[in-house]
Amino acid sequence: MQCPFKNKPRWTRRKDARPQELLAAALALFVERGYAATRLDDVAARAGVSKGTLYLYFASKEDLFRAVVRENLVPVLDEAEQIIDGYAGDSASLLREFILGWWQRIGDTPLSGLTKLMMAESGNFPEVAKFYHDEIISRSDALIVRMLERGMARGEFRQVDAAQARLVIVSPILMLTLWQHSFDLCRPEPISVSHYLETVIDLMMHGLLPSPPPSPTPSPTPTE
Amino acid sequence: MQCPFKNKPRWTRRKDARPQELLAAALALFVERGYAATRLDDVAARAGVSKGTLYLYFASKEDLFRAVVRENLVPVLDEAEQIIDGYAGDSASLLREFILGWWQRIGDTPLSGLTKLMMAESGNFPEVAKFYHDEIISRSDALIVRMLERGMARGEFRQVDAAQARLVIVSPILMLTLWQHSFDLCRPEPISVSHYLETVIDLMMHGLLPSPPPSPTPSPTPTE
Amino acid sequence: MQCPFKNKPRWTRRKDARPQELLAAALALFVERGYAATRLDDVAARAGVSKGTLYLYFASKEDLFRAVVRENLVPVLDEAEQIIDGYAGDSASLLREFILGWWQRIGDTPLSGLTKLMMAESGNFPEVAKFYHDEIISRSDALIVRMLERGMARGEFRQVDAAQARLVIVSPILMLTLWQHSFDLCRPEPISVSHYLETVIDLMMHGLLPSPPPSPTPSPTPTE
Amino acid sequence: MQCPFKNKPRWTRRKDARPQELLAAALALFVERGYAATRLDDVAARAGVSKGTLYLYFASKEDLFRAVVRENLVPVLDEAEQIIDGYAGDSASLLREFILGWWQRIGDTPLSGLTKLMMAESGNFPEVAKFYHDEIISRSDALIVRMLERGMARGEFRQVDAAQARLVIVSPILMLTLWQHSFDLCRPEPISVSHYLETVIDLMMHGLLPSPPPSPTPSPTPTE
DNA sequence: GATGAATGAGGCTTCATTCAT
DNA sequence: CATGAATGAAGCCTCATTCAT
Repeated sequence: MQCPFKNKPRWTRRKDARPQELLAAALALFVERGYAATRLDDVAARAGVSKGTLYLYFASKEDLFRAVVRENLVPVLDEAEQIIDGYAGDSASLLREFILGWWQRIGDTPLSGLTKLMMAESGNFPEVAKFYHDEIISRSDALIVRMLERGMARGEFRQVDAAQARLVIVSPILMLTLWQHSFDLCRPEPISVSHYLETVIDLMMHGLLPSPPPSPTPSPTPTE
Repeated sequence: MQCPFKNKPRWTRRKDARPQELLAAALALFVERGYAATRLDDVAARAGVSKGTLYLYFASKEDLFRAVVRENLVPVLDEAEQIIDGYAGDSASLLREFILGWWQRIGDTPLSGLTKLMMAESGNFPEVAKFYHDEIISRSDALIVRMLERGMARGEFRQVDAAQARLVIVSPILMLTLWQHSFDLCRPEPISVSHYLETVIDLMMHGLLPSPPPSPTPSPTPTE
Repeated sequence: MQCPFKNKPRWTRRKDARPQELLAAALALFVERGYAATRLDDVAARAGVSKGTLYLYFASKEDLFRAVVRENLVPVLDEAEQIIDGYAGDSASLLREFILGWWQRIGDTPLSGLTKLMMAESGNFPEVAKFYHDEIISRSDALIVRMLERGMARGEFRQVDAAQARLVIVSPILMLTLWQHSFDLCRPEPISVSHYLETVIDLMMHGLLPSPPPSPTPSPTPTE
Repeated sequence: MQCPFKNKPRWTRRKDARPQELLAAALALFVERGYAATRLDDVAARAGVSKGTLYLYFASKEDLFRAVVRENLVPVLDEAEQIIDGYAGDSASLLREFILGWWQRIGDTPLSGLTKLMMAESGNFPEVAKFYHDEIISRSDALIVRMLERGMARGEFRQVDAAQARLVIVSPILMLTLWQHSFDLCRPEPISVSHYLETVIDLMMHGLLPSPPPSPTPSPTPTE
C-alpha cells in the first residue's frame, strides 16, 4: 500500500481523484433522478468503486448531497464576482456578458441541474437550503443588484426597484435551466438556446412596448 | 368547511367527498416534501382517514400523483382561456390582467406548488410529464402566444419572436411560485408579492433601458 | 321486511338459497386458486352479493372453508355406501361400477377439486384435515376395503393385503382428478377420461404380466 | 450439520453456500405450508440469514419459487434416465427397481414435497407449471413409456395402451408422496412404506383377479 | 484503503373483518 | 337482512448503512 499522499494533511485527499469522481457521479444522478430516487449503489457504480468505498469519503447520503452542493458552485461564483466587479464597459454590455457567461460556466455544464435539485429538495434539507441560499443565492443577488445599480448610477438603466428587479432579471435564465432538465425532454425539438438568450436580452432591455418611432434612440450596443 | 352534514357522525362523509379530500392532502404533501418523501400514511392521516381507505379511490401512489396533477389544473386553464380570448381592452392591460389573475387563481392557492412538483418529478414520471406538457404547458404557451400576437397585430407591442418570448414572459411569475415553495422560507422576510408583480409588469413593458424622454406617443402603425 | 322465514328456527336458513350460492362460489374459487389466493370479495361477487353479506352466514374465511368441505362430500358418501353395500353382482363388476360411478358423482363435478384443495391445505388447517380424514377418507377407505374383502371372500379376487391395496386402488382415480385440476391445462389435448378409466380397470384386474398361455382364461367381463 | 467451517465466524459462509441453504429452507417451508402461507422472513430465518439477504440471491418470492422447482428435480431426472435406459435385466425387475429407486432418490427426501407443491400451485404459476410439465413430467412420462414398451417388446408385459397406462403406473407412488405430506399426519400410525411399495408392485404385476392356471376357473357365481 | 455480503428499518400494498346505514 | 365504506395488521420489497475480510 504505497500511497503517495500518505503523509500529507488529511484534507489534501480532497484533491485526490476519488472524491471528485464520486461527487461528479452523485451530481449527475441527483440531477437526473432527484435525491430520493438516486441509489448509492448507482453512484458508486458510476464512479467505478464499490458501495463501501463511498462511505470512506462521505458519512451518509445526506453528507454526499451537501458536498455536491458545496463543492461545485462556490468556485464558479468566486470567478463571476471577479469578472463582473472589474468590468469596464457600459452596463447593457455587462448584463449581456453576464447572461452569456452564465450560460457558458453553468447553463451548459452539469452544474445546471443543481438549481433544479435544490429547488426540489430545499424543503427536505433546510440546512442545505440555508447554505445554498446564503452562499449562492445571496451572493448572486448582490451581484445582480450591483449590476443594476451600476447601470442606474451611470444613467444607462432606468430607475427601477433593484431589490425586486433582481429576481425578474434572473428568472428567464434560471427557467431555461429548469426547463432543460424537465419538460424540454417532452418536446420534439429542444429549445434553441442562442435564440432564447437573445430574446431574453432584447426583452430585458426594451420591454414589450414599442419604442417611440420618431426619436434618436440611443444605440444600446455601442462598443463591442 | 361549511358542510351541511356537520352534525352527522364523520363516518357518513362517503364516496363523494373522500377523493377530493385525499387529493387536497396529497397535493399539499407532495408539494411540501416531493413525491418520494411523501408517505401515504401521512396523506391518509391528513385527509382524516386510514391508509387503506386511500386505496379505495386510487390504485397506487403513482395513480394518486397522476390524479393530483390531472384534476387540479385543467379546470383553471379552461377558465383562463375563456377570459383571455374574450378580452376587449388594450393588450398591455390584458397582459397585466393575466399576470394578476394568474396570481389570484394559482399563485395564491395550493395549486402553486404543482409547477415545482412537476419540474422536480418530470424525470421520474415521463408519462405524467407528457400529460402535463401536452395539457397544461402547451395550452398555456398558446395562450401567451395569442396574447403577444394580439398585441403585435394591434400595434400595441413591438415585433418580437413570440415563440421565444413566450417563455421569457412567464418565467418571472413561475419563478415567483418556485421561489415561494423553496428558498423564500430561508429569508427573514418573504418577498412582497404585489411589489414583485408590479416590477414584473413594468420591466416586461418597458425593459431596462431608459425611454427617450421627448417623444409623441407611438402611432399604432399596424404595418404587418 | 316481510320475511317468510322469520319465525322458523334459525338453522333452517341453511336451506335458503343464499348460503348454497356462497358455498358454490367458494368451492369454485378455492379449487381454482387455492385457499390463500381466493379473496372474499370475489366469492361474494361470484355469488352476487356484497362482501358484508358473506359474514351473515359464515363467521370467517376459515369458517367458510370448513363449510365448503363439510357440506359437499358427506351426502355423496352416504349415497355411495348405500349403493355399494347393497350390490349383488360379482366383485369385478362392483369395482368397475364403483370407478365409473365415482366419475359420475364426483370426478365430473365441481366436487372433484376438493381433493386437491384438501391436499394442498391440510397442513394449514389441521382441524379441517382431521375432519376430512375422519369423515371422508376413513369412510371411503372402509368402503374399498369392504369391496376387496368381499371379492376375496367370494374367491373373485386374489388374496391381497386389503389395508395396503386400498390406497393403490384409489390412486389412479384420485390422480386423474388432481391431474385435471393441475397439469392437464398445460397439455395440448386433455386426457381422455373414458380411455383412462378403462385402462385403470384393466390394469387393476389383470396387472402387467401376461397370463400364462396354457389355460382357458376366464373372460373378465362376463355380464355387463 | 457437519460443516467443515464450523469454527469460523458464521459470516464467512459467503456467496457459495447461501443460495443452496436458502433453496433448502424455501423447499421445506413451501412444501410444509404452501406458497402463499410461507413468509420470506421465515425462509430467511430458517436459512440463518436476514430477510434482506434473500434478495441478494433471488429477485422475488416468485423467483425463489421458480428456483426451488428448477434446481432440485432436473439432476435427479438426469440420473434416472441413465440408470433405466442402461438396464439389462428383465422388465419386471426393472419396474421394481424403478419404484424402489424412486423412493430412495425422491420419496424419502425433502424433494418428495415438490409434487404436492406443484400440484397445489400450478394454477397460480402457469409459467412454472409449464416448466415443470415440460421438464419433469414429460420426461418422466417418456421414461415410463419406454419401460412399458421394452417389456411388451420382450414379451414380458401384456400388450397395454402405454400412453394411458403410464399415468396409472405412477399414480400409486405419487399418491404415496402426496399422502405423506397431507393426511398421513392425521393417522395414529403412518403408512408402512415398504409394505405399501410391495403391494404396489404386486398389484401392478398381477392385478386383482386370481391367476387361472391351476384350477378350473371359479364360476362367477352370479347369484343375483 | 477497498470490497461487497449482510442487515433491518421503513414504505407500499393487500385483504379479512367490522359496522353505521 | 343487505350493503359497502372504512379499517389496520401483515407481508413483500428496497436500500442506506455496517463490518469482516
